[in-house]
Parts: sequence; C-alpha cells; structure tokens
Amino acid sequence: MRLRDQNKHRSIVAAAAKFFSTQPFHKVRLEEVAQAAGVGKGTLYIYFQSKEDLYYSLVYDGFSELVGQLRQRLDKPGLEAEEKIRVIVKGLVDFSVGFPQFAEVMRTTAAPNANSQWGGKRRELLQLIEGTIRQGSGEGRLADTHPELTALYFLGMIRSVLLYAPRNGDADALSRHATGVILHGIGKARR
Amino acid sequence: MRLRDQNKHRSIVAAAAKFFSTQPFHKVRLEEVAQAAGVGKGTLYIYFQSKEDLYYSLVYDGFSELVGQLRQRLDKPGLEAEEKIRVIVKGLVDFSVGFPQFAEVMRTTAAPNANSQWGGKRRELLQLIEGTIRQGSGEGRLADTHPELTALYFLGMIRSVLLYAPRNGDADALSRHATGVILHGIGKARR
Amino acid sequence: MRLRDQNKHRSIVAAAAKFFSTQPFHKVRLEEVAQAAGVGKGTLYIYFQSKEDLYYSLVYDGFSELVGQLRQRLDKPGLEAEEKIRVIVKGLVDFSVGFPQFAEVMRTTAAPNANSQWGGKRRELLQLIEGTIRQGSGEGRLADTHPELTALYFLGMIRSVLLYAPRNGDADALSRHATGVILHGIGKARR
Amino acid sequence: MRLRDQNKHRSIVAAAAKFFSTQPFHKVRLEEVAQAAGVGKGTLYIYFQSKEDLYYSLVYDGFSELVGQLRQRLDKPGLEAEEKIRVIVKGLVDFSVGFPQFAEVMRTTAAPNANSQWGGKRRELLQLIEGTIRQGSGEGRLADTHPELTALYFLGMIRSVLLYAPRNGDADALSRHATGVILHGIGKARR
DNA sequence: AATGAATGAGCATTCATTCAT
DNA sequence: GATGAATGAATGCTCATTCAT
Repeated sequence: MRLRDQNKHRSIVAAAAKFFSTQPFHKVRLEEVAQAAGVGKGTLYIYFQSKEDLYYSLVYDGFSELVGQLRQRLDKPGLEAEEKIRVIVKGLVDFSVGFPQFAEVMRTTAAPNANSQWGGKRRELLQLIEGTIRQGSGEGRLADTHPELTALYFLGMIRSVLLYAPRNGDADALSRHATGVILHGIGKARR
Repeated sequence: MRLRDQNKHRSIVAAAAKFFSTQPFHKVRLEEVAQAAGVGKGTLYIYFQSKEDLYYSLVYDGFSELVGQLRQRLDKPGLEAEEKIRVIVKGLVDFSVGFPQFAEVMRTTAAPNANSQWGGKRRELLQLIEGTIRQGSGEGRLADTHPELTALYFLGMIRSVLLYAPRNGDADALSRHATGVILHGIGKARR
Repeated sequence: MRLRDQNKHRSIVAAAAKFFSTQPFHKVRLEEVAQAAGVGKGTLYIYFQSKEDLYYSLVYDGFSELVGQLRQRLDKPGLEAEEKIRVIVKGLVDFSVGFPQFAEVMRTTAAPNANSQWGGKRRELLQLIEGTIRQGSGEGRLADTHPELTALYFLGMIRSVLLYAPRNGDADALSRHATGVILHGIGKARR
Repeated sequence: MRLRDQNKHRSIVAAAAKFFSTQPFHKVRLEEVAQAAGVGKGTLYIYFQSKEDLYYSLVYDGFSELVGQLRQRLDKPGLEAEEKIRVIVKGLVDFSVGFPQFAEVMRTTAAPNANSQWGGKRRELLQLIEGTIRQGSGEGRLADTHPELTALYFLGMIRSVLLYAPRNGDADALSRHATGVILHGIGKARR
C-alpha cells in the first residue's frame, strides 16, 4: 500500500533518487536502494509496485513539484509576458539546480508515454509555457508562430545546459542569458 | 580462413540501433540483436567487447557521422554566419530525421565522460557551433555573450523537438522555426 | 523473515560432494547441485561466493573433519609410536572409505596454496604425522631421517590406494598392510 | 589426422603441457595453447580429436616415456631386487624432476578408465613394479604380502613428494630416503 | 594442410520479486 | 507492517568446435 509511513516513503524516494541519478536504470540495485533508505528490501514493495514504478514515481514527484512551483509563481495577475518568461526560465534553472538529480533523471527517462502520469505532468508544463507565450502574443508583446515548439525548446535548452554546463556556473547569469536568447528570438519589438 | 567482414560489423550496428532505439538498454537482448543481424551470438563479441561497448559504439558512430557531415557543409568559404546557423540547424534536424534512432539513443546515454571518445566527439560538435557563432560575432553579423552556452541550447532544442515533437512533422518547417528562434535571439541586426 | 538454515548449508555441501566427486569440476552444473540439494539456484550464492568457493569449501570441510578425528584419536597419553602410526593410517583409510568423495575431490584440487585455509589444514595434518614420527624417534621406537617427507608418503600412499585400489577391498587389511610397509618396509633382510 | 608434421605435434604437446600443468582442465583455453604452440586454433584439431584427447595424449605420452625408460633400466640380468627398487624409485623421481609437469598433470587427471590407453600404460608401470617385488620375493630378498598395493604406494609416495616437497630439494637424497622407507620402513626395532 | 572467423550450446551468475516469520 | 532469506527466470558471455578460404 501507499503512504503507510510518510517518512519511510520519503527516505526511499530520496535514496532512489540518489542511485537513479547516478547510474542507468539497469545498474541500480534495489538492495542498495533499500539499504541506503534504511529499510528492508521487501519494504520497497509495500510502497511501490516494482522497480519501474519506483523509478517513474521519482520522476513524477520531482516534475510535479516543479510544475506546482511554476504555476504558483506565474499566477500573479498583471505579470507581463516577458517577465513570465523570465520566471519560467529562472524557475526551471533554479529548480534543477536545487534538485540536481532531476536533469540526470530525465536523461534516462523513457518516452513520456511510458507512464501516463508523468507524461501528463510533462504536458502540463509544456502547456503552461505555451500558454504563456500565447498570452504574450495575444497581448502583442511576443510573437511566435509555433509556441508549442518553443515550449519544447525551453525544456531542451535547460536540460542541455544543466547536463553539460559547468556545475559551478552562476545560475542567475545562466537564467539571464537563456532568457535573453529566448526573448530576443520571439520578442516582437525586435523583429 | 574467413576474412573479417566489414558488412558484418555494419549489420550488427544496424540491428543494434534498431533495438537500442526501441527499448531501454537493459531490455535489449543480445541474442535478438545477433539474430536480427543474421550472425551468431558469439560474433558480436568478435566485433565488440561487451553489450556496453556495442551500445556506445553505436552512439559514437552516429554522432561521428553527424559531425563529419556538418563539418563538410560548413566548409564553404564565404558562407555567411546566419546561413551557417541555418545549415547547422538543418543538418541536425535532417540527420536526426534520417537517423531516427539517434535522439532515442542519446536519451539513455550516460554522461559524456562515460566514454571519452563519445565525449570528445560531442565537444567537437559544440565547438563547431560555438566557432560559427564567434565567427559571426567577429564579422559583426551575430551577437552573443556566451556562445558556448548557446551551442548547448542548439543541441538541447533539437533533442527536445526530436524526442517529443510529432513524428510526422514537417522537418523543414521545424528547421526554419528553430533557426528563426535562434537567429533572432542572437542576430545583432535585430537588436 | 526466514532464518538462515544451517541444514541448507549442509544439504548443499552434501549434494555438491556427490557431484564434484563424480565428475570433473567443469562438468558439474550448479543447477543440478541446487536441485539435488532441494534449494533454488540462487540459494547457492547465499551460502557460497561462487562455484569455486563451493568446491573448495567442500574439500576444506572434509579435510577439516579428517584432521579433527585424527587429533582426537591420537590424544591418548601413553599411546606408543607404532600404535599411533597404525591409528593414523587406519584413520586415513577409514575416513576415506567413509567419505569416498574425498580422494576424488583431491584429485582435481588445485595446489594447496590456491586456498590458504585448505593449505593450512593440510599442513596441520602433515605436522600431526611428522610430530608423531619425531616423538617416536625421541622415544627410540622409530627411526627416520626425514619425517617431513615420510609424512608426505603417508598421504600419497593412502591417496593412491584409494584412487586405484579395488573399491570392494578390505579396509582393515589395507590399513594393516600399509602400516606394515611404513613401519617395516619390504626388505626381507632387515626383518 | 595424426602426425602430419612431427614438429607441429611436438610444439602443441609442449604448449599444452605448460598450460595443463599450471591450471585445472577447465581453465585451459585452446586458443592460448594454439598461440603458445605457434599454430592456428584449427590446427589443434588436425592433430587431436578434442580438448580431452589432447589432454590425455599429453598424460599418455609422458607416462609412456617414463615406463619405457624404467623398462630399459631394469632389463639388466643379475640386477638384485633391492637395487631394482632403487632404480625404480630413482627413475620415478628423476623422470618427474625432468618433467615437472607430470606430477601436476596427474594431479588433475581423471580416473584411469577415462582413457583406456593411459590406463593401460599405468597398469604397465604398476605391473613392472609389482613384478620386481614378486621377483625379489621369489629370490628371497624381499617380503611383501601385497605387492600390488605396494606398487600403488610407490606411485603415491612419489607423487606426493613431487607435489608438495620443496622444489629445490636434492633429488638424489629424496630417492635415497624414499627407497629406504620402502625397503626398511621407519620402525627402529627391525633394523 | 592450415587458419582464424564464425558459431551457438552451455552455464554461472544476477537481481527483481516473493513469502515465511 | 517489516524483513531478508529464498527463489528462479533471464541473459551476458565463454570457448570448444566447425568450416570457408
């Protein structure tokens, strides 16, 4: 069953994140996860259906939190489109910096449709971005013929940077640059 | 004595690509790969050290070809920076469309440093892009404070699109849009 | 949680002895061993590190018991040297008859130093014999310039006999004859 | 087919001896043997039926030579029984010292009946020894109720010594001691 | 005859999952 | 619920043997 003991659940997820972010799926041993979580091997199966389930839960949880945070930050009436873009990019970067496993986890993540929940959450995020762009377009502040593609670019850019950019980089500078590239590419004024 | 058959190497790589692009690493069975390649199981081990080696060779070969193609296409004196950007983006997209396994393969690829060869090739591509941007900056046609980051964005964008964009999409339209986003973000003229 | 079952260890050893004594190492299949032991294949690996480990444990256990028995039987104060020799030879023969696998197991056993434990036990036995001869010499009942070599002869003789002598032979007669040869040799003149 | 090229045959046997005497049967790789012999892997199968065949041929050849040598040395009319015993022991020791692989090879050798040829040769040697003892008994110079067992002791003693005695030992001293034990035993009273 | 590339049966070993305690 | 001993399906890999050249 799920959520019998919230703490145990948490420590399992934490331990799992540590391993899944470090090694490819097939090299992660549940025995090690259990040990790191301080629980018995069998306990994992009380909280998760299978190794796959544990893995996708991990991704889903992280993503879910990311989306929730963004939603909250964007939900300020009167916020300009460009500013929202900045918020999104900064949100993505900050979150990823604070949850370094995330990008790595996504690295080995199977196609979205492998797990409907996770796929749905992903779509949610994309729509959040896409919606923001569309809103900006409607307000005449942004111009983009394919917001749905641009939304994808957001994720891709962030991911790449997080994966390969120097870890010790300045997160804020990174956000600013990325925002600049995005904005000045789709900013109507500059066209 | 039979001679080492180059075709055998090829057919193994082809078969492996088919499987590794369809399933996660640990679900790929070498027996199936061998069968699909029309060779014996042991033959795989004549050409590759291990399952991992086969896998990384795959990625490396694809990447290598990609870089080679781009290098060739960019090596035309007098080509303008913006045009080069177009060539790069189109090259990335075209190649990925023509080698659909590629993006998928990259999906589960371990961090670059896991395989020095592959990491090196990756760096090569990034430098190719970065160099192009710098050249454009030098010529006063582009403006970018962090070309090394932008180079990363290129890859990230393409990858995201390839992974999640509708497969039946128009590759040319995709290239054009991506190029537009990139260019109008870093095109000095528009600033 | 199930407790580690000592019986399981025993039944594995017993089953393994049966197979390793019948066939050369590389023809023994762990699946068969497991089946004969009434346990799962994986269980073998809970109790033993590897096939080799199982094999050497087998030899060691048998040898260990042999040495223990001899030690016990020789530990009777006042026992004369010749009698002790008889006890040793009889002990070796009896044990080997009762544990027919033993000689066969030793047949394919790697050099003693391959496994320090086993090598140590072997040395123990040799010293037990050597010490007995030396004691006998000290008491003026035996004469041997190289007890350490003679100790080796003991083992060699027994082993040869066990390997090649008719199985249905009379163990006692065998012990007597071997003891006689050791004690008196075959030279008539000296008798 | 056999003996196409005597040299090739020899080098294969030599290489095989080197490996089979160093490692247990199942760890010897024919590829290595072939390489060490300076021939192709397939060539082994021109001279030998199988790995087993190669292995037993090895043992047989060595043994065969040993028996031949002994036969020659004992075939001197008028040689006294005790002297013959000395010759046999010395022959065994010398041969084994000169062909150090031998004892090691015997270590891992399967039961005699596994290969009739080798078993036959072994029996030949035993009968040679047994016959010598019987002859000595007939001449009233030796006394042994079970010469066939004593013949076994000979082999066992030699083998043990060769396997475990210090390699740098004095072969002659060894022969002398062994001969002494065989002839006179270690019981002082009877001397 | 000689070779070594190719083969595939064969097997040790792993590890997710189950279940007795 | 929790545990970890037990399980056995699953599979990478080896290596004796074959065979095209």
